[in-house]
Amino acid sequence: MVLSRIILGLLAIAPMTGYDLKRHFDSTVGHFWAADKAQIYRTLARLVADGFAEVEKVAGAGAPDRQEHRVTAAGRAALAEWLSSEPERHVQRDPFLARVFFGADLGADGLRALFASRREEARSQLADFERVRAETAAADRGARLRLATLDNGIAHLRTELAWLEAAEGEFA
Amino acid sequence: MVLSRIILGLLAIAPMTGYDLKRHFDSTVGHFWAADKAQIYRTLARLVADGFAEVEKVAGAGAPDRQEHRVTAAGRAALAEWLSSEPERHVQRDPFLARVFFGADLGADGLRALFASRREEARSQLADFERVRAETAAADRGARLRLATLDNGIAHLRTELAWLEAAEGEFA
DNA sequence: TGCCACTAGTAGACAAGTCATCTATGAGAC
DNA sequence: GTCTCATAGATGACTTGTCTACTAGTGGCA
Repeated sequence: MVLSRIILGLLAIAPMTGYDLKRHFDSTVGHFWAADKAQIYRTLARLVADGFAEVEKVAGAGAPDRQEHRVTAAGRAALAEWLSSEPERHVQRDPFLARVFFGADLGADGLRALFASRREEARSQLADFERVRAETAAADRGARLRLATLDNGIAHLRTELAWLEAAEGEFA
Repeated sequence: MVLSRIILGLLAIAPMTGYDLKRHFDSTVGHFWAADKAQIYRTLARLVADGFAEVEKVAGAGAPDRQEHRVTAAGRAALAEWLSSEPERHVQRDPFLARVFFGADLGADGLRALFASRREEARSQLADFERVRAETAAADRGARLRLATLDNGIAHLRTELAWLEAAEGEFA
């Protein structure tokens, strides 16, 4: 559901192919909702089947044909309905914490390695967020809201890094 | 994979029934890895099929029979192997942020409601974390590590609440 | 006596997500 | 000239996760 509505929302900003969507996810929305290629294509197919999106085959000049998807009126209505519906509960699902939970079985070395890998991950994510944030213009209200979601990510990553340092000091 | 290893890890602390596991998840591990009842039972069945756990039927004195699951040696080995393997990547999947991303379509009122519901959710989660944290004794290294995962949750919730206030001030 | 909540487990359908592999084409590298 | 990379799209098999609805016993309460 959420993925299909995100895709609908992105298509409402601009018509796109599955391939475009994948790139878009990886560079922006993917920070809080990743999407697999296979799933994007399947979801697009279902959106079309449900009448929420239309396809337009654009003959590629040499390159493979593009299938541009655009939202229909019904799609916009579905998006609006979802946006105003009760938000889904956010379920944390963090494999790193799952490992820390059993960290005692891991020994000091294992924990150190675990913390180190997470720290690297968080650092590179933080750099990525900050780069994207710097590149994004606060043109209108929509863009400022999207910037806010990036700020949220940045705040959480900083928190995470601070916690990691404290935890490493204590346990590794 | 992660769920099955978490279950293995919990069973390694103490033998349990599926029902016990469900309660355990909801009150502790569930903060960073929720589990559905149906899934717990299925995963337990697979662990048994794979030889990683054993079942012992305990005739309930009046009450329904319990199926106590305990880890086998192979299970402990599988757990150790998982713990020392490359950690899974942490994929954020936050429906709230997905909604904020399209917040411009939502209007100020919709955004206000969205932020308010998240704030309530975060507040009650924070209270829950702090309660559990206060109730948990820092008996040994394992317990201190589990406390650390709670501290991580608390830190993130505080960050979230601060961000929410800032974002609400700006947009709603 | 009937109803409800709790404990304990099971079944089935379905939605969502992952992983690997496949077909094409064009551009540029070697 | 072949090879790799990026573009564009798709499928099959599989695992995970969610939702609903059961069976069945115990104890409390009104």
